[in-house]
Amino acid sequence: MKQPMEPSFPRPLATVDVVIFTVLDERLHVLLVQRLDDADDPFPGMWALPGGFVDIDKDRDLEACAKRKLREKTGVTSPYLEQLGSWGSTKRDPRGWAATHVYFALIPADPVVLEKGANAQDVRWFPVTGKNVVKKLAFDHAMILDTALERLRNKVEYTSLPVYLLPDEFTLSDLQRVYEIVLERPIEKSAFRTRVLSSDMVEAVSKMREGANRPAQLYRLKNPGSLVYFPRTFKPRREMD
Amino acid sequence: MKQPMEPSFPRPLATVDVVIFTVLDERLHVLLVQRLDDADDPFPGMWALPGGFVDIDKDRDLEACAKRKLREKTGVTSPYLEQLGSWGSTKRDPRGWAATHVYFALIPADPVVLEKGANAQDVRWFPVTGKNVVKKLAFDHAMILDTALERLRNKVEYTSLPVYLLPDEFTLSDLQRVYEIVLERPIEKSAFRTRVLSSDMVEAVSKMREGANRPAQLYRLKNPGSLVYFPRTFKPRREMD
DNA sequence: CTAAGATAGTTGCACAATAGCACTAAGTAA
DNA sequence: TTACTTAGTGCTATTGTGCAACTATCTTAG
Repeated sequence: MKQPMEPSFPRPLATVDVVIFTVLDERLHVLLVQRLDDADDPFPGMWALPGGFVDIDKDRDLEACAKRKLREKTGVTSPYLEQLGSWGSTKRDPRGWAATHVYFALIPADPVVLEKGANAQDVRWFPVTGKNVVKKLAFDHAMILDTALERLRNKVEYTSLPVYLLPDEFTLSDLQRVYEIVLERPIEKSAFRTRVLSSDMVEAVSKMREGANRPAQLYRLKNPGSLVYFPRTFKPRREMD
Repeated sequence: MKQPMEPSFPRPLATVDVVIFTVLDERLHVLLVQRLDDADDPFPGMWALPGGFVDIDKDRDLEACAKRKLREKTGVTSPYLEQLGSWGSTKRDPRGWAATHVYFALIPADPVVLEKGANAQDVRWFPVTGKNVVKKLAFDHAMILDTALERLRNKVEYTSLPVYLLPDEFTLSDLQRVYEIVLERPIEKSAFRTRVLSSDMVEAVSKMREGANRPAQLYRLKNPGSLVYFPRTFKPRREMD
């Protein structure tokens, strides 16, 4: 009943996919690529999460593989990157037993220029509202995207995650707006400011943001790359499930 | 610079490992197996997390594979099972590029009889205190176990996770004790009871637990298998990192 | 020069939830 | 009946929040 420990045992396919989020035009967007029409790959012409096979020559480890795929599509080299999970089964890929390691990334919209690369027909940002994005995605990517959205929205309730959707320097109003965009509900200004400032996650920059109205204080992250956990969610009476 | 989409692309090894926790003698324990001495497998004689190659004939999906491995060692068929993450790199297995999908399971200590199976020399519960368990584990399992412990302790702060370390029926004192064992610190009784009861996660059973002292009310889970998220951690001023 | 409009940021109060600690309740055993 | 042990409750100070009004600082129109 036991399996042999030989490495020659038949191996599943191994891929890495990345769910890349950004905020564009006051809305959350996710990056999708359109698969080639004429290839004899599965799901031709359909939209999918960016990703592909692990390259055992090029990729030191899974995270490096995810970073490479992100860089190839967006040029971004230092995103917020976190593992979302892995999905493997005999049915999710018509070519056979396949397992994908999924990461999710947050990047600021600013400097991004999309590149479709050789394997894709098109690359595009898709707005995300409520639950659905595109009805049908290749493989089980629609389900994976749902899971990523759930994780994002859930984690935003009690962490500093959304800073990674903004450029290095930002105002507290900017930050609050991103929280509201992701959570799709307004947040109390006073409570928000108290929480963010008392969490010690940001420090003031000497500059102020110019504009048509009163200039706002600019802040930046104290520990770039790290996550701050708030002691509670924004709306205590709301279920966190 | 792009990878070919052919499924014949060289594939990494794919394994599944399970971090199995239980409470024994008022202490948290983890299940480890000792690898065969005489095999020409890597890390002979060393202790490791239970796991092994994905069997593309036997295992419908990754979770089924994890459940199978848990069942083979402990006989337990309905544990709390959650994905911990995946680790893959060119260095973690001397046989080549290997990726492991790791799950973590919580089971009640009661009915468990360990079975070492054909691939192991020994199976045993190891107490977990502070950080380290056994100095050296096979592969990168020591690091994986650390991550599992961190996740467990972190999640216990604000969820109902520890119920899955208890039998179906338990008292609130039992439950509090498990929290204290995992977190390695005392918890305020009154606050604890209020939180658990107001979260609506348990329902009273008509029986009472007999004993030398005042009998305690027995409770059971309202929605077995589910997790309840509390609105905040047990100690608000403590960092959750 | 002044007033209007907009965004930034603060203050005060009522309310809800919890930590901390002391207290009561219900059993056993001498 | 008293001592002991574990189960369970009550009270209060503190803390964070929702809410809403208030002040501050800029630009632009007239």
